[in-house]
Amino acid sequence: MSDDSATPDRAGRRDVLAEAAAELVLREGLGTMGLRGLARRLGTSDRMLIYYFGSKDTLVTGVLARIGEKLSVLLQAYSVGPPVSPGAFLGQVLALGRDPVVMPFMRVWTDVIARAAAGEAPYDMVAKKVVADWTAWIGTRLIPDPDRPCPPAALLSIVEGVTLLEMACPGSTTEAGPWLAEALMRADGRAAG
Amino acid sequence: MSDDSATPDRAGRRDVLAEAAAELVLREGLGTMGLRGLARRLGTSDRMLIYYFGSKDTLVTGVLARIGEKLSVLLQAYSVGPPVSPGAFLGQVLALGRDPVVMPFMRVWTDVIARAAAGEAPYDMVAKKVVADWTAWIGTRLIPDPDRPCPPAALLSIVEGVTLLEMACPGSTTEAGPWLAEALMRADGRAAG
DNA sequence: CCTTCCATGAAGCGAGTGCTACACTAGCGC
DNA sequence: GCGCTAGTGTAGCACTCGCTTCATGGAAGG
Repeated sequence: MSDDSATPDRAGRRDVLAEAAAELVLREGLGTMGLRGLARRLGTSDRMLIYYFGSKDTLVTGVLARIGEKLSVLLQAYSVGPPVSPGAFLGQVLALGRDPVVMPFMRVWTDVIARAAAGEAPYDMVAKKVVADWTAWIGTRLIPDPDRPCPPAALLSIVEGVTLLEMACPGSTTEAGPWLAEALMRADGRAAG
Repeated sequence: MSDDSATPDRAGRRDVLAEAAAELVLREGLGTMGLRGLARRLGTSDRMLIYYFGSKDTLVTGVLARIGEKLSVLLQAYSVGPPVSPGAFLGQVLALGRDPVVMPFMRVWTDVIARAAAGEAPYDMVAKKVVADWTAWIGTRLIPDPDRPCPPAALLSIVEGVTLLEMACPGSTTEAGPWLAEALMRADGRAAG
Protein backbone atom coordinates (compact mmCIF):
# COMPACT_ATOMS: atom_id res chain seq x y z
CA MET A 1 0.00 0.00 0.00
CA SER A 2 2.57 2.49 1.04
CA ASP A 3 5.35 1.49 -1.35
CA ASP A 4 6.28 3.72 -4.20
CA SER A 5 4.90 1.51 -6.97
CA ALA A 6 1.39 2.05 -5.63
CA THR A 7 1.78 5.80 -6.09
CA PRO A 8 4.11 6.43 -9.01
CA ASP A 9 3.34 10.14 -9.03
CA ARG A 10 4.67 10.42 -5.54
CA ALA A 11 7.97 8.76 -6.45
CA GLY A 12 8.13 10.97 -9.52
CA ARG A 13 7.57 14.12 -7.55
CA ARG A 14 10.18 13.05 -5.02
CA ASP A 15 12.59 12.50 -7.88
CA VAL A 16 11.93 15.96 -9.25
CA LEU A 17 12.49 17.50 -5.82
CA ALA A 18 15.70 15.54 -5.29
CA GLU A 19 17.00 16.62 -8.67
CA ALA A 20 16.17 20.28 -8.02
CA ALA A 21 17.73 20.07 -4.56
CA ALA A 22 20.87 18.48 -5.99
CA GLU A 23 21.25 21.29 -8.52
CA LEU A 24 20.70 23.83 -5.77
CA VAL A 25 23.26 22.24 -3.45
CA LEU A 26 25.79 22.14 -6.28
CA ARG A 27 25.15 25.81 -6.90
CA GLU A 28 25.03 27.10 -3.32
CA GLY A 29 26.67 24.46 -1.14
CA LEU A 30 25.49 22.30 1.72
CA GLY A 31 24.91 25.30 3.95
CA THR A 32 21.47 25.70 2.41
CA MET A 33 20.16 22.35 3.63
CA GLY A 34 17.84 23.60 6.35
CA LEU A 35 14.33 22.30 5.68
CA ARG A 36 12.57 25.66 5.56
CA GLY A 37 15.16 27.49 3.51
CA LEU A 38 15.60 24.59 1.13
CA ALA A 39 11.84 24.27 0.66
CA ARG A 40 11.49 27.98 -0.03
CA ARG A 41 14.19 27.84 -2.70
CA LEU A 42 12.54 24.81 -4.25
CA GLY A 43 9.13 26.47 -4.34
CA THR A 44 7.56 24.13 -1.82
CA SER A 45 7.29 23.81 1.97
CA ASP A 46 9.19 21.95 4.67
CA ARG A 47 5.97 20.05 5.25
CA MET A 48 6.18 18.65 1.72
CA LEU A 49 9.87 17.74 1.96
CA ILE A 50 9.17 15.62 5.02
CA TYR A 51 6.07 14.22 3.32
CA TYR A 52 8.05 13.02 0.33
CA PHE A 53 11.32 12.03 1.98
CA GLY A 54 10.21 10.98 5.45
CA SER A 55 13.02 12.76 7.26
CA LYS A 56 15.76 15.24 6.63
CA ASP A 57 18.42 12.54 6.88
CA THR A 58 16.95 10.49 4.04
CA LEU A 59 16.52 13.69 2.06
CA VAL A 60 20.18 14.58 2.54
CA THR A 61 21.43 11.11 1.70
CA GLY A 62 19.13 11.00 -1.32
CA VAL A 63 20.31 14.34 -2.62
CA LEU A 64 23.95 13.43 -2.05
CA ALA A 65 23.46 10.09 -3.81
CA ARG A 66 22.03 11.94 -6.78
CA ILE A 67 24.98 14.31 -6.80
CA GLY A 68 27.25 11.28 -6.69
CA GLU A 69 25.54 9.80 -9.73
CA LYS A 70 25.95 13.06 -11.61
CA LEU A 71 29.64 13.13 -10.81
CA SER A 72 30.22 9.51 -11.77
CA VAL A 73 28.67 10.27 -15.14
CA LEU A 74 31.09 13.17 -15.51
CA LEU A 75 34.05 11.09 -14.39
CA GLN A 76 33.39 8.32 -16.89
CA ALA A 77 34.44 10.79 -19.55
CA TYR A 78 37.82 11.06 -17.83
CA SER A 79 38.27 7.35 -17.15
CA VAL A 80 38.62 6.27 -20.77
CA GLY A 81 42.35 7.00 -20.89
CA PRO A 82 44.97 4.51 -19.78
CA PRO A 83 46.06 4.25 -16.14
CA VAL A 84 48.74 6.77 -15.22
CA SER A 85 51.34 7.37 -12.55
CA PRO A 86 50.36 9.00 -9.22
CA GLY A 87 51.98 12.28 -10.22
CA ALA A 88 50.23 12.41 -13.57
CA PHE A 89 46.95 11.43 -11.95
CA LEU A 90 47.24 14.18 -9.36
CA GLY A 91 47.95 16.69 -12.09
CA GLN A 92 44.89 15.58 -14.01
CA VAL A 93 42.59 15.66 -10.98
CA LEU A 94 43.80 19.03 -9.70
CA ALA A 95 43.31 20.47 -13.19
CA LEU A 96 39.88 18.84 -13.23
CA GLY A 97 39.13 20.50 -9.91
CA ARG A 98 39.55 23.90 -11.51
CA ASP A 99 37.01 23.03 -14.20
CA PRO A 100 33.94 25.13 -13.42
CA VAL A 101 31.72 22.12 -14.10
CA VAL A 102 33.57 19.81 -11.71
CA MET A 103 34.45 22.36 -9.05
CA PRO A 104 31.01 22.40 -7.38
CA PHE A 105 31.23 18.64 -6.92
CA MET A 106 34.66 18.91 -5.30
CA ARG A 107 33.37 21.52 -2.92
CA VAL A 108 30.30 19.52 -1.94
CA TRP A 109 32.26 16.33 -1.27
CA THR A 110 34.90 18.15 0.69
CA ASP A 111 32.13 19.77 2.71
CA VAL A 112 30.58 16.34 3.30
CA ILE A 113 33.90 14.96 4.52
CA ALA A 114 34.46 18.01 6.71
CA ARG A 115 31.05 17.55 8.33
CA ALA A 116 31.78 13.86 8.77
CA ALA A 117 35.04 14.80 10.48
CA ALA A 118 32.97 16.85 12.92
CA GLY A 119 30.81 13.79 13.59
CA GLU A 120 27.66 15.27 12.03
CA ALA A 121 24.97 12.79 10.99
CA PRO A 122 24.19 11.65 8.36
CA TYR A 123 27.32 12.97 6.68
CA ASP A 124 29.56 10.60 8.65
CA MET A 125 27.91 7.60 7.00
CA VAL A 126 27.86 9.18 3.57
CA ALA A 127 31.52 10.13 3.86
CA LYS A 128 32.58 6.57 4.60
CA LYS A 129 30.95 5.37 1.41
CA VAL A 130 32.29 8.29 -0.60
CA VAL A 131 35.85 7.71 0.57
CA ALA A 132 35.55 4.01 -0.21
CA ASP A 133 34.18 4.71 -3.69
CA TRP A 134 36.83 7.28 -4.46
CA THR A 135 39.77 5.23 -3.29
CA ALA A 136 38.45 2.36 -5.41
CA TRP A 137 38.12 4.63 -8.44
CA ILE A 138 41.57 6.11 -7.93
CA GLY A 139 42.94 2.60 -7.62
CA THR A 140 41.63 1.72 -11.08
CA ARG A 141 43.21 4.84 -12.56
CA LEU A 142 46.75 4.17 -11.31
CA ILE A 143 49.47 2.12 -12.96
CA PRO A 144 50.21 -0.70 -10.50
CA ASP A 145 53.65 -0.24 -8.97
CA PRO A 146 54.88 -3.44 -7.33
CA ASP A 147 57.79 -1.65 -5.64
CA ARG A 148 56.03 1.25 -4.00
CA PRO A 149 52.28 0.88 -4.50
CA CYS A 150 50.64 4.27 -4.14
CA PRO A 151 47.80 4.18 -1.61
CA PRO A 152 44.82 5.88 -3.30
CA ALA A 153 44.06 7.58 0.02
CA ALA A 154 47.34 9.48 -0.37
CA LEU A 155 46.11 11.21 -3.53
CA LEU A 156 42.65 11.65 -2.08
CA SER A 157 44.18 13.35 0.96
CA ILE A 158 46.00 15.82 -1.24
CA VAL A 159 42.92 16.64 -3.29
CA GLU A 160 40.79 17.05 -0.17
CA GLY A 161 43.44 19.13 1.55
CA VAL A 162 43.91 21.46 -1.39
CA THR A 163 40.15 21.85 -1.86
CA LEU A 164 39.58 22.47 1.86
CA LEU A 165 42.32 25.08 2.09
CA GLU A 166 41.08 26.75 -1.05
CA MET A 167 37.56 26.93 0.39
CA ALA A 168 38.77 28.33 3.72
CA CYS A 169 41.35 30.74 2.25
CA PRO A 170 40.69 31.37 -1.44
CA GLY A 171 43.89 31.82 -3.37
CA SER A 172 46.11 30.18 -0.79
CA THR A 173 46.76 27.09 -2.90
CA THR A 174 47.28 28.50 -6.38
CA GLU A 175 50.96 27.52 -6.36
CA ALA A 176 50.55 24.48 -4.15
CA GLY A 177 48.60 22.35 -6.60
CA PRO A 178 51.02 22.54 -9.55
CA TRP A 179 54.04 22.13 -7.27
CA LEU A 180 52.58 18.99 -5.70
CA ALA A 181 51.74 17.43 -9.04
CA GLU A 182 55.22 18.17 -10.34
CA ALA A 183 56.89 16.87 -7.19
CA LEU A 184 55.00 13.59 -7.42
CA MET A 185 55.93 13.31 -11.07
CA ARG A 186 59.55 13.75 -10.10
CA ALA A 187 59.00 10.95 -7.60
CA ASP A 188 57.37 8.91 -10.38
CA GLY A 189 60.60 9.10 -12.30
CA ARG A 190 62.36 7.55 -9.37
CA ALA A 191 59.72 4.96 -8.60
CA ALA A 192 61.33 2.28 -10.73
CA GLY A 193 64.87 3.06 -9.61
CA MET B 1 35.86 52.27 33.96
CA SER B 2 35.01 49.09 32.13
CA ASP B 3 38.51 48.10 31.04
CA ASP B 4 40.17 45.08 32.49
CA SER B 5 42.84 46.89 34.50
CA ALA B 6 40.18 48.42 36.71
CA THR B 7 38.96 44.94 37.67
CA PRO B 8 41.91 42.57 37.63
CA ASP B 9 39.87 39.80 39.22
CA ARG B 10 37.55 39.83 36.28
CA ALA B 11 40.39 39.46 33.80
CA GLY B 12 41.85 36.73 35.95
CA ARG B 13 38.61 34.80 36.13
CA ARG B 14 38.19 35.17 32.37
CA ASP B 15 41.68 33.79 31.93
CA VAL B 16 40.91 30.80 34.11
CA LEU B 17 37.72 30.13 32.16
CA ALA B 18 39.52 30.43 28.82
CA GLU B 19 42.22 28.05 29.97
CA ALA B 20 39.68 25.48 31.18
CA ALA B 21 37.69 25.83 27.97
CA ALA B 22 40.85 25.38 25.89
CA GLU B 23 41.71 22.16 27.71
CA LEU B 24 38.15 20.96 27.26
CA VAL B 25 38.10 21.73 23.54
CA LEU B 26 41.42 19.95 23.10
CA ARG B 27 39.97 16.94 24.87
CA GLU B 28 36.50 16.83 23.32
CA GLY B 29 36.67 18.87 20.14
CA LEU B 30 34.91 21.98 18.92
CA GLY B 31 31.54 20.26 18.89
CA THR B 32 31.17 21.12 22.58
CA MET B 33 31.18 24.88 22.08
CA GLY B 34 27.52 25.57 22.75
CA LEU B 35 27.21 28.14 25.53
CA ARG B 36 25.04 26.08 27.87
CA GLY B 37 26.87 22.79 27.43
CA LEU B 38 30.26 24.43 27.65
CA ALA B 39 29.25 26.32 30.79
CA ARG B 40 27.93 23.15 32.41
CA ARG B 41 31.21 21.32 31.74
CA LEU B 42 33.15 24.27 33.13
CA GLY B 43 31.06 24.40 36.30
CA THR B 44 29.51 27.78 35.51
CA SER B 45 26.57 29.14 33.52
CA ASP B 46 26.08 30.56 30.05
CA ARG B 47 25.16 33.79 31.77
CA MET B 48 28.68 34.00 33.24
CA LEU B 49 30.41 33.13 29.97
CA ILE B 50 28.68 36.04 28.26
CA TYR B 51 29.39 38.23 31.28
CA TYR B 52 33.13 37.58 31.08
CA PHE B 53 33.60 37.31 27.32
CA GLY B 54 30.89 39.60 25.99
CA SER B 55 29.79 37.26 23.22
CA LYS B 56 30.25 33.73 22.05
CA ASP B 57 32.39 34.86 19.13
CA THR B 58 34.96 36.55 21.33
CA LEU B 59 34.89 33.52 23.61
CA VAL B 60 35.59 31.21 20.67
CA THR B 61 38.36 33.36 19.26
CA GLY B 62 39.85 33.75 22.73
CA VAL B 63 39.84 30.03 23.39
CA LEU B 64 41.28 29.30 19.95
CA ALA B 65 44.00 31.92 20.47
CA ARG B 66 44.91 30.24 23.72
CA ILE B 67 45.06 26.87 22.02
CA GLY B 68 47.28 28.45 19.40
CA GLU B 69 49.65 29.72 22.06
CA LYS B 70 49.83 26.28 23.62
CA LEU B 71 50.68 24.76 20.26
CA SER B 72 53.32 27.33 19.43
CA VAL B 73 55.01 26.52 22.72
CA LEU B 74 54.98 22.87 21.75
CA LEU B 75 56.26 23.60 18.26
CA GLN B 76 59.20 25.63 19.48
CA ALA B 77 60.65 22.38 20.73
CA TYR B 78 60.57 21.09 17.16
CA SER B 79 61.90 24.24 15.51
CA VAL B 80 65.39 24.12 16.99
CA GLY B 81 66.71 21.78 14.30
CA PRO B 82 68.02 23.05 10.98
CA PRO B 83 65.70 23.69 8.02
CA VAL B 84 65.00 20.57 6.04
CA SER B 85 63.67 19.54 2.62
CA PRO B 86 59.92 19.43 1.95
CA GLY B 87 59.88 15.64 2.06
CA ALA B 88 61.76 15.47 5.33
CA PHE B 89 59.55 18.19 6.79
CA LEU B 90 56.39 16.34 5.81
CA GLY B 91 57.71 13.17 7.39
CA GLN B 92 58.45 15.04 10.61
CA VAL B 93 55.07 16.75 10.74
CA LEU B 94 53.05 13.64 9.92
CA ALA B 95 54.93 11.75 12.62
CA LEU B 96 54.26 14.67 14.94
CA GLY B 97 50.58 14.43 14.10
CA ARG B 98 50.51 10.91 15.52
CA ASP B 99 51.98 12.12 18.81
CA PRO B 100 49.13 11.88 21.33
CA VAL B 101 50.10 15.28 22.72
CA VAL B 102 50.00 17.05 19.37
CA MET B 103 47.10 15.14 17.80
CA PRO B 104 44.35 17.08 19.62
CA PHE B 105 45.77 20.31 18.23
CA MET B 106 45.78 18.96 14.70
CA ARG B 107 42.18 17.90 15.04
CA VAL B 108 41.06 21.23 16.44
CA TRP B 109 42.77 23.24 13.72
CA THR B 110 41.51 20.99 10.98
CA ASP B 111 38.04 21.37 12.45
CA VAL B 112 38.47 25.14 12.47
CA ILE B 113 39.50 25.14 8.82
CA ALA B 114 36.63 22.83 7.94
CA ARG B 115 34.15 25.18 9.60
CA ALA B 116 35.77 28.10 7.84
CA ALA B 117 35.34 26.26 4.55
CA ALA B 118 31.64 26.06 5.35
CA GLY B 119 31.60 29.83 5.91
CA GLU B 120 30.86 29.60 9.63
CA ALA B 121 31.69 32.67 11.71
CA PRO B 122 33.95 33.34 13.50
CA TYR B 123 35.99 30.37 12.32
CA ASP B 124 36.43 31.88 8.86
CA MET B 125 38.40 34.77 10.29
CA VAL B 126 40.37 32.57 12.67
CA ALA B 127 41.24 30.18 9.85
CA LYS B 128 42.69 32.94 7.69
CA LYS B 129 45.06 33.90 10.47
CA VAL B 130 45.90 30.28 11.27
CA VAL B 131 46.71 29.48 7.65
CA ALA B 132 48.86 32.59 7.40
CA ASP B 133 50.74 31.72 10.59
CA TRP B 134 51.29 28.13 9.56
CA THR B 135 52.50 28.88 6.07
CA ALA B 136 54.92 31.39 7.60
CA TRP B 137 56.17 28.83 10.11
CA ILE B 138 56.52 26.15 7.46
CA GLY B 139 58.42 28.63 5.32
CA THR B 140 60.98 29.11 8.06
CA ARG B 141 61.43 25.36 8.42
CA LEU B 142 62.22 24.66 4.76
CA ILE B 143 65.58 24.79 3.00
CA PRO B 144 65.18 27.49 0.35
CA ASP B 145 65.21 25.95 -3.11
CA PRO B 146 65.86 28.57 -5.80
CA ASP B 147 64.94 26.16 -8.60
CA ARG B 148 61.60 24.85 -7.38
CA PRO B 149 60.60 26.73 -4.24
CA CYS B 150 58.11 24.63 -2.28
CA PRO B 151 54.96 26.61 -1.47
CA PRO B 152 54.32 26.07 2.24
CA ALA B 153 50.62 25.77 1.43
CA ALA B 154 51.43 22.57 -0.45
CA LEU B 155 52.63 20.86 2.69
CA LEU B 156 49.85 22.39 4.75
CA SER B 157 47.32 21.00 2.27
CA ILE B 158 48.72 17.52 2.67
CA VAL B 159 48.70 17.69 6.45
CA GLU B 160 45.17 19.07 6.50
CA GLY B 161 43.95 16.51 3.97
CA VAL B 162 45.44 13.58 5.84
CA THR B 163 44.07 14.81 9.16
CA LEU B 164 40.63 15.46 7.67
CA LEU B 165 40.40 12.05 6.05
CA GLU B 166 41.61 10.38 9.21
CA MET B 167 38.93 12.18 11.22
CA ALA B 168 36.18 11.27 8.76
CA CYS B 169 37.32 7.68 8.14
CA PRO B 170 39.69 6.51 10.88
CA GLY B 171 42.34 4.19 9.54
CA SER B 172 41.95 5.26 5.92
CA THR B 173 45.29 7.10 5.81
CA THR B 174 47.64 4.78 7.69
CA GLU B 175 49.58 3.98 4.52
CA ALA B 176 49.03 7.33 2.84
CA GLY B 177 51.11 9.39 5.24
CA PRO B 178 54.37 7.42 5.00
CA TRP B 179 54.01 6.99 1.24
CA LEU B 180 53.57 10.74 0.74
CA ALA B 181 56.57 11.60 2.87
CA GLU B 182 58.70 9.09 1.03
CA ALA B 183 57.47 10.24 -2.37
CA LEU B 184 58.35 13.86 -1.57
CA MET B 185 61.75 12.78 -0.33
CA ARG B 186 62.30 11.02 -3.64
CA ALA B 187 61.35 14.28 -5.31
CA ASP B 188 63.77 16.08 -2.97
CA GLY B 189 66.57 13.98 -4.41
CA ARG B 190 65.69 15.26 -7.83
CA ALA B 191 65.12 18.86 -6.84
CA ALA B 192 68.65 19.94 -7.59
CA GLY B 193 68.95 17.97 -10.82
C1' DC C 1 -24.13 12.44 -4.73
C1' DC C 2 -21.17 10.44 -1.51
C1' DT C 3 -17.15 8.47 0.08
C1' DT C 4 -12.30 8.02 0.16
C1' DC C 5 -7.85 9.19 -0.07
C1' DC C 6 -3.80 11.90 -1.89
C1' DA C 7 -1.70 16.36 -1.66
C1' DT C 8 -1.04 20.59 0.55
C1' DG C 9 -1.29 24.86 3.58
C1' DA C 10 -1.29 26.84 8.39
C1' DA C 11 -0.13 26.52 12.69
C1' DG C 12 2.31 24.72 16.30
C1' DC C 13 5.41 21.65 19.37
C1' DG C 14 9.56 20.80 21.83
C1' DA C 15 14.18 21.40 21.91
C1' DG C 16 17.99 24.12 20.93
C1' DT C 17 20.57 28.67 20.06
C1' DG C 18 22.91 33.24 21.62
C1' DC C 19 21.79 36.61 24.63
C1' DT C 20 19.24 39.81 28.15
C1' DA C 21 16.44 41.77 32.11
C1' DC C 22 15.74 41.55 36.77
C1' DA C 23 16.63 40.56 41.33
C1' DC C 24 19.62 39.52 44.81
C1' DT C 25 23.91 39.07 47.74
C1' DA C 26 28.41 40.40 49.35
C1' DG C 27 31.90 43.39 50.04
C1' DC C 28 33.82 48.09 50.14
C1' DG C 29 34.18 53.27 50.85
C1' DC C 30 31.86 56.98 53.19
C1' DG D 1 24.15 52.30 58.61
C1' DC D 2 24.08 53.74 53.39
C1' DG D 3 24.93 53.61 48.87
C1' DC D 4 27.44 51.63 45.17
C1' DT D 5 29.17 48.21 42.38
C1' DA D 6 30.85 43.56 41.01
C1' DG D 7 29.34 38.95 40.63
C1' DT D 8 25.74 35.54 39.99
C1' DG D 9 21.22 32.84 39.89
C1' DT D 10 16.58 32.67 37.56
C1' DA D 11 13.80 33.38 34.20
C1' DG D 12 12.88 34.60 29.81
C1' DC D 13 13.21 36.63 24.86
C1' DA D 14 13.46 35.96 20.03
C1' DC D 15 14.97 33.02 16.98
C1' DT D 16 15.98 28.37 14.23
C1' DC D 17 15.64 23.55 13.97
C1' DG D 18 13.31 19.03 12.50
C1' DC D 19 8.93 17.41 12.64
C1' DT D 20 3.70 16.85 13.66
C1' DT D 21 -1.26 17.86 13.92
C1' DC D 22 -5.23 19.63 12.01
C1' DA D 23 -7.98 21.08 8.47
C1' DT D 24 -9.01 21.54 3.80
C1' DG D 25 -9.15 21.16 -1.28
C1' DG D 26 -9.80 18.22 -4.96
C1' DA D 27 -9.78 14.37 -7.82
C1' DA D 28 -11.10 9.36 -8.43
C1' DG D 29 -14.39 5.71 -7.73
C1' DG D 30 -18.75 3.60 -6.25
